[in-house]
Amino acid sequence: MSSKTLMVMKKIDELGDWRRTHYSVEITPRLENKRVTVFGWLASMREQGGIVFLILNDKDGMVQVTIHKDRAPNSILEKLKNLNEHSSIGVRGIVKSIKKAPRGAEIIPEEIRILSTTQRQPPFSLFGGKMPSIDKRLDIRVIDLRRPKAQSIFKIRHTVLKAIRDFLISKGYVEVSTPKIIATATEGGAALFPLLYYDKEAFLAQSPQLYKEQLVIPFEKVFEIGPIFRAEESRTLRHLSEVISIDVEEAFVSYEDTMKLIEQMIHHVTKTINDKCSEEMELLKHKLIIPKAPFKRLTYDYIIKMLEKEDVIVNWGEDLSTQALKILGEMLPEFYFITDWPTAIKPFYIKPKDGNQDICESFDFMHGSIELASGGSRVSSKRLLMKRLKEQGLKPKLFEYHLRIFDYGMPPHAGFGLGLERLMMVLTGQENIREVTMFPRDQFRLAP
RNA sequence: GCCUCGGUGGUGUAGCCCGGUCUAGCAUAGGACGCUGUCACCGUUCUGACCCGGGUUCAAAUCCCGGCCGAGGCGCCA
Repeated sequence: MSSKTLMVMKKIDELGDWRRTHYSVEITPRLENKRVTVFGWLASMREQGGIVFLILNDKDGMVQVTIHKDRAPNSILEKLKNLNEHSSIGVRGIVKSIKKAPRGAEIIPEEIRILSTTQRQPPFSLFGGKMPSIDKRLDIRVIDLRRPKAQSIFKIRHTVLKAIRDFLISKGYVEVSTPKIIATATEGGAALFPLLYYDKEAFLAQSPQLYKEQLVIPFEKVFEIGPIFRAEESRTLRHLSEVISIDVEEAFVSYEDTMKLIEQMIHHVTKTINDKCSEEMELLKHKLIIPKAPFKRLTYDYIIKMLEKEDVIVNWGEDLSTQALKILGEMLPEFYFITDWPTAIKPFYIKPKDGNQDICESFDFMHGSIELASGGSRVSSKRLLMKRLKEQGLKPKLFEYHLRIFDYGMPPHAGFGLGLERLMMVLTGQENIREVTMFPRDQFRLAP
C-alpha cells in the first residue's frame, strides 16, 4: 500500500433519514436499553480478540461503541473492514450500562453508517502522543482543532467573548461596528495593508480608534469586537497580522475610569472562566487566579527606575525593549498598569497631562511581560489635536473627516483597545499566539 | 526587516561536529495475524524516510554553494 495515500476505495453510506438523538457525553447508564443514534468521528478502534472497541468522538466528547464479533450482525463486521481513524460515522444501537466502559455506559450497535473515510494517514492521534510542529498542524487546522486541548482553548475563547459582551452591555455600552476598509489616516505606528477599492487606493483598518471616538457623540458608551490588521513584519510568538481587538470608548470620563472598567471586566472574565470552564482549564493544566482590584498602577517613570535597579537601562522617552519586558514579567507576574507614558511615544490622540505636557494620560494594561491593552484619555480639543498631529509628523489634511467632528461639541472621552488573542494567551497559559487563533495570519502564513 | 538554527518514513526523533559496518536506529502511526473488557491494550510480523539542485571526494544523510520551506531571537508593533 502506498504510504502517502490510502487509496483503497471504501464504500460510503448515505446519511439518509438518520438524525442524531444524543451527543456522545449524553450516553450514560440512565439510557439503559434505549435505542440511540450518534454521529461523530472514529477516534480509535481497538480489537481485543472477539471484541472490538470503537471510540466515537464528537464536539462534546467521546463514547465507546462495543462490538461482540459472535453476536454482531454481519453487516457490522463488514463495516469494520472499511473503518479507519478519523472516518466520520453514524452509529445506531442500544445503550448498555456496564462498569468497565468509560463513563459506565456504551453502545451496542445495530447498524453503522460510514459517512466518510480518510484518504491519508493523519499526522497525529486525538489520544496524544507526540505533537507535530505547529506548521504541520496549521496546514490542516480544522483537524488540529479537534484535539481536546484546542477544543478547550476555543471553548474558553467563546466563554470569554460572551463574558465581555455581557459585562459591557450590562454596564450600558452599545456594541458598534466600524469600517475595516478605510481611505487613509494612518494613526502612525503600525503599517497598513493597502488594497484596491474600485479605482482608489484604500487600506485595511489598523484600529477602530477614530471611528469609536466619533461614536461617543451619539452613543456616549460604545464597544466594538472586531478584526484589525497590522502589516508589521513581526516575527514573534505574540504578533499576528490580523487580530481581534476589543475596543471601548466612553464620553465624559478619563483614563482613571477606563482602568477601573478594565479591572472590573477582567475580574468578571476570570471569574466566569473559573465557574464555567473548570474542566477545560484542568485539561490545559493552567491555574487562573482571580485578580483582586485595584491592579497595580506603576508610572512609566517608576518602571524605568525599577528596571535600572536590575541593570536594564531604558532611556526616558524610549519604549520598553523585549528584554525590559521580560525582566518586568519576572518582577510582576500578574495584571498591572503602566501609566503616564512619555507623550512622544504615544499616538497623537492621547491627551497630554495638565501641568506636564511631556507625559500623557495613558496606560498599558499588562500581564507579566505581555502587553494586553493600551488606552488613555483622548484629546478633545481640535486645536490641540492638530498640534499633536503635526508633532508626530502627520498631515492634518488627511484627517479632515475626523477633525471636522471636533467642531461640533466633542466631549472629553477615554477608552482602550485590548487584544483578544493576547488576553487568551494569558488566560489559557499559551506561549504562542497561534495556539489561541483559529486561522492565524502572520508575515508568512496566508492560508488556510 | 536583521540575526541564529533547522529540514531524515504519516508523525516525533537518533545519526551529521569527526564522510566509509547507514543495507539509516528508536518510538509512534499504518497493513497482516493472534487474543472476549479494552480504554495511548498487548504479542508476532510486515511496510515506509535522508527537502530540491549543483559541487568536492574513490565514497555524501554527513562537507561546500545556491534555492525552497520552516522554527526561534531581536527590531518594529499591540
